[in-house]
Amino acid sequence: MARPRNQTARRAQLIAAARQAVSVHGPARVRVADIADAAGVARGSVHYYFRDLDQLLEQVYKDAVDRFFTQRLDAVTGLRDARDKLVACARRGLPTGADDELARLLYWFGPEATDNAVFAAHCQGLFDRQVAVYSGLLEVGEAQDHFVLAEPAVDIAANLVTLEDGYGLHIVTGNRSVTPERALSLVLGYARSATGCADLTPDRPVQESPRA
Amino acid sequence: MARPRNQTARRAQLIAAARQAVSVHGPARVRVADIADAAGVARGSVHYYFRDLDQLLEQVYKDAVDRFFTQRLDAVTGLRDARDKLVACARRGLPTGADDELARLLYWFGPEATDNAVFAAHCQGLFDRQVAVYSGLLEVGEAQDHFVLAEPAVDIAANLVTLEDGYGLHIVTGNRSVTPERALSLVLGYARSATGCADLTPDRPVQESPRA
Amino acid sequence: MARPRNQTARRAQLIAAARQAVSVHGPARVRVADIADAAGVARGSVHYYFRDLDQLLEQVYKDAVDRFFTQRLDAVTGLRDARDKLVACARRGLPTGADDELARLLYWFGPEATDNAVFAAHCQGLFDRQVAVYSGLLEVGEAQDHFVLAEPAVDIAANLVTLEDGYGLHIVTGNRSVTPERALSLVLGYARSATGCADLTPDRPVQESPRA
Amino acid sequence: MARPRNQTARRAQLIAAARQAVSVHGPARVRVADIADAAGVARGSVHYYFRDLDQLLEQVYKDAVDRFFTQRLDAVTGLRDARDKLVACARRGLPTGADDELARLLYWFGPEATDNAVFAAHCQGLFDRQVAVYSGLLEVGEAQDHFVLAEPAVDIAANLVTLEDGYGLHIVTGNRSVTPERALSLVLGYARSATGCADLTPDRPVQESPRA
DNA sequence: GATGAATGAGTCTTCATTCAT
DNA sequence: GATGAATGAAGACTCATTCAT
Repeated sequence: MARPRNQTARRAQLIAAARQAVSVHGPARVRVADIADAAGVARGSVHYYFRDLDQLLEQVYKDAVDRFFTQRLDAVTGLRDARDKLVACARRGLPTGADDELARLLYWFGPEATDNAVFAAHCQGLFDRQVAVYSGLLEVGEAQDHFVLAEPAVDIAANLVTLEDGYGLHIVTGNRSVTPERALSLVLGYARSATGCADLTPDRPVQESPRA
Repeated sequence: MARPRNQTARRAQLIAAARQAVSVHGPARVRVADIADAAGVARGSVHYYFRDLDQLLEQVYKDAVDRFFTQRLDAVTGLRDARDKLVACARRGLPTGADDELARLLYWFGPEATDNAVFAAHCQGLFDRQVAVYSGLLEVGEAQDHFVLAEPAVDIAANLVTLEDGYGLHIVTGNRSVTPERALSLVLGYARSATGCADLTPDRPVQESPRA
Repeated sequence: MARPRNQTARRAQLIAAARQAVSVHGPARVRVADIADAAGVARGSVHYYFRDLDQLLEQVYKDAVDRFFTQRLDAVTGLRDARDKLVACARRGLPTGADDELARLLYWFGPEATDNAVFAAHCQGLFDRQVAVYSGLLEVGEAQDHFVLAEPAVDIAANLVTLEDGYGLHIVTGNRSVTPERALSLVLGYARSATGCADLTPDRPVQESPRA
Repeated sequence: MARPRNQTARRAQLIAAARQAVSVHGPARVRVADIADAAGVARGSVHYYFRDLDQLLEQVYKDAVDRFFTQRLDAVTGLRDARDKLVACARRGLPTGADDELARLLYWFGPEATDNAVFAAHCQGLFDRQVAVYSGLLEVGEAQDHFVLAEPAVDIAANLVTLEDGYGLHIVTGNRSVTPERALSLVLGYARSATGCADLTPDRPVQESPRA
């Protein structure tokens, strides 16, 4: 009882292992053994911390959604100029490659959301929050006189998020016609025409870990 | 080639049944029994026509990709005006709802493509072909003096396809923030700014079964 | 495999195998493997005919109750003289020994009846039916002027059934102080004093399979 | 012998907890966790005091047998009149209801006795001792000129014990046709005819805790 | 003395696949 | 051509038991 530290740490460790395993096999094919192996523990131990595989998977997805959104928020909040924000946000919203763990996870969980209200809620919530971030950022850009929005901010925001999702799906699926670089370039191409701002280019300085 | 008619018909029947079953359970969770039931045949019969489940699933995916692309091509080829083509194409590219069989199928197969080169090839091929269709259509619109392209045609085409894919994913996943109508509206919003053509609205007359 | 006539025959075969296995290990400890082995089939086959072990066990118990009651009824119905009836009935109601399959089964299922309404119903039903058989038989004896009942027929009947159950329990449990012969002798001792009929002795001629 | 007080007390506490848990789940289904929970200790602690579950269960059974026999002996030894003794003894020999902890325990252990010589020995020993008690009591009654035995004392004693066992089994199994009151009445009905003593009725004054 | 984290053997259950008919 | 009975490998889950604190 007096060992909540370990309990929590262990669970986190297992969730991390499961994240990796799911990103490889997909949630529908991942086995308890995969997760146990990835975590370096016995199979029974997985059940010591999680009632069953479904419960663990739920935690994994919840954790992944939070992680993804937090990363993206971090990328934006440290910057002042809306143009920097937008470029950083778009960069962070795209998978780094076909092996991007978090991205794979997020996309592969889609089918599960169909049957499972909890997954569905997280999934929709992520979309809505991302749209909110982009909307805010677009309005900041307008206030800074960098952007002139051709459509309502939320519409542009929805399109930006969705472009990222679409390209992300292709990247993660291994579509070789869509590289992360080209995807970013195309997303920013849309952003330029939607904001009338020609400065939205991939070569905007990247600000690593803006919080630090 | 030398396969008797019945053989071919039976296989098609099973593929259709499998398409339905997969659209419900996903490729990783669908059972042979689901497919046999949907087809109204005995379980053993599935293996009479397909070596194993994986082979059947491969056929299902291939068939689905072709089906999807053909539908979309049909929607375009019967029309003359590039604006009609684009609106029809976009409409056809979006799922009709969360229960759109073909769309569900296409998205749920994502994780499989990771491990399986055949799936991956079909998946990428579909993307490329769709981009080609949109590219052609955009150039036609330019020739017809309806469109003034803000970016290279292939870039706009890639964005249009990807927007559809992204919104399609959300629709099929049950995201209630994204209805098919709103998705179409947003895709066309992008199309308008990318083509400079204000006529690209959802109320363009739908031409049912243009081949007929 | 020589296709056993039908679904029903296979199920019966499995129930018989399960009956044997349960009589050895008890319902709480019997394993699917025990049953499959006893039936000479693969483990999976058990689940082909029964959804799960509990369902099979339920069938086993139901079958055992019917079997036991039918045996006993057969022992009685073929005879005219109530004294013969009673002695035959008592003999049939006692286990033949510690290894009496049916008897072991019936007693070992007791604990399950506690949690399971279906078991409980069968269990109580068996008691009631046995009491009814003895009651009828006692009244016949009265009509034949062989018996003079010291107590109401149903009370004597309940005591007879319960004596059998009690001795049966001891026999089956391996209590060496209670042999089947001594048990019969004691039950009949009670019967004699309750009916005032000195003719109720174990040496009454046994009539094997009266139906034949 | 050299065991410290705490050690002994802890073991007794665990046996009591196990007694309760077994009376609920049965010896074949009870889990170490059930026992630990009932005792309010950690799971590991069970094995600190008992090598394994089987050993604990053996102790539980042994303890239960002693407890049961002691209770019954207590009910008898405090009384002078054999008629009181017999009625008190019968009352104590029947479960108080379907939830009688000790009784459930004793009956549920049956199947275990089959495989386990220790259980079997305790089980048979209990029977023999009960018969001895009843035998003695019947002879006292004879000496007091209350009883005139129709059969040898040990035979009547065996029948009395067995009637109790049989009715006890039904009560504990939840047979609604057999209430504790009716069971007592029926047992005493037999006792009356076997002893020729009409005074053996359930309304004999109960003497609570005769030792006090 | 006690604990509870961790284990892994033991089981049930599912289900793709085979094959006799 | 088709079936469905039968199989057995695979995998989730349970839980007694061990052992470092």
